[in-house]
Amino acid sequence: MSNATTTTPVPDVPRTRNRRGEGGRLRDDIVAAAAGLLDEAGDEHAVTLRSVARRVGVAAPSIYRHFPDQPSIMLAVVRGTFAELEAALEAALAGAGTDPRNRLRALSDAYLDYASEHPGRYRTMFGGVWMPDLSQSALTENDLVSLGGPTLGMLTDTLEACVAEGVATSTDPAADAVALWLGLHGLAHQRASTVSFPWPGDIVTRLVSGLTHLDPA
Amino acid sequence: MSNATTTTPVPDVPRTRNRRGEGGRLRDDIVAAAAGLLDEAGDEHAVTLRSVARRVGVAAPSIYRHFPDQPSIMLAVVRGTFAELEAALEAALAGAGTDPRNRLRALSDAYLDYASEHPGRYRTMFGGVWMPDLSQSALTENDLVSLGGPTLGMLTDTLEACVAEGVATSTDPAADAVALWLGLHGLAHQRASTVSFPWPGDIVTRLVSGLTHLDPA
DNA sequence: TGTACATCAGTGAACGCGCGTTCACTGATGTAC
DNA sequence: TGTACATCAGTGAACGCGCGTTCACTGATGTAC
Repeated sequence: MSNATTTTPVPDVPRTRNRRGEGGRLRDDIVAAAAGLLDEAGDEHAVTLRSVARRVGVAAPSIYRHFPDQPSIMLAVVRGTFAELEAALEAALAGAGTDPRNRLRALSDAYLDYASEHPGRYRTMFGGVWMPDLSQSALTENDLVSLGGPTLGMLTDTLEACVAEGVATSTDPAADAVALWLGLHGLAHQRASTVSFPWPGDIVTRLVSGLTHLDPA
Repeated sequence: MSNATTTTPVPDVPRTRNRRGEGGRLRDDIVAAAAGLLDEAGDEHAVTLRSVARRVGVAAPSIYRHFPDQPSIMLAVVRGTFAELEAALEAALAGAGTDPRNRLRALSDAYLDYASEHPGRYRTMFGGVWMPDLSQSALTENDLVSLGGPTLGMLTDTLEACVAEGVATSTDPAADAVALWLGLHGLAHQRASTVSFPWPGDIVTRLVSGLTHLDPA
């Protein structure tokens, strides 16, 4: 009994190899395994090339068929997580009806929900520690900023709609959307880092209405 | 020339041993070295027991005279950094005159300044990754929350002064102080993680006045 | 004032571990003739 | 329809490294008598 891998919920079953032409599936499995490790451990140094390989059920060198090195795995996870967050926000907007005040609130709630459902990945997306040397990486600083672009865009659009319908008095929706995002990020990040804190019950309302000059409902 | 320690700005000079009874000095040097590594690397996994020992100029096992294990070093750094931040905020208030609006702004600026001067330590204080297993540690979740207590207290007091003098219309200064802290934290953290981002120039004003219902000056 | 001794601050060598990465390989599967 | 072969997906063993931690130690310094 000496092969105990301390704590891995998934039983590390050896997988059946992919058929010819379908080798690319392993790539997706690798990214999913890394994301899973991050969500469970909440700590990116639990995500090593070898721990990912173990979880996928594959020998460590097999990773190199799909990623040039270990930081590239994290990079793929981060890109995927940004896409997933974006999809969650779009889904929330799609189900939020037409009242712009509701839509803004639904967007904010969806953002916070996504962060609390995936605290490890949320911290990693914005924590920056996973970043390889920017000089060596194909990812520029601009790319990093623009990964969050769609999220900010949705906030801006929704806030503009509030202004257009006269329920918010923001005179610069783009700037106020940035401010709102900062407030949401502060809350999301702190919740993802500290389990308990005596938040005021209406903290989200406070952030949203204060930062966007929303009229009381 | 094979003893190259990749990148250590401090030349790792062997130190002269402390005199008898002054062994406690090494403890302070260890914490300072760990803080220095964190500030320079910006990344807590650069702070290992051995890298700290190298930087202090001491053999690795010497650390154990002062800390039971490696996470305890990080814990000491975090405690010290909270104290340093608190002192910086108090100094800012002391030099800010009596106008409560100025005092609130000075406090906010000092907070943001401290974070941008020590991005690595700031991220570590609030990032939570340094935390040892909470079950094994002497530090409880409550301790962690209360480390930030004085900061929040200063924000609350200063905001209450604004309300008392009629320059802010907050009806719940304690809750709004939390909201303001979240906004400041969101900005501080994001600045500590991403080098450049096209922030609106008046982002701090936007956060402070929006979240505290401050009257325009 | 001199000396034996306890204490203190710190050391050097060694350990086992998990890591990222390399190398030459294996064996199944689709394809060309 | 059968077979040789190229390609593809993945492996097993090994490497050197830095890490945290342990152990028995050394040598300077203060203290008791």
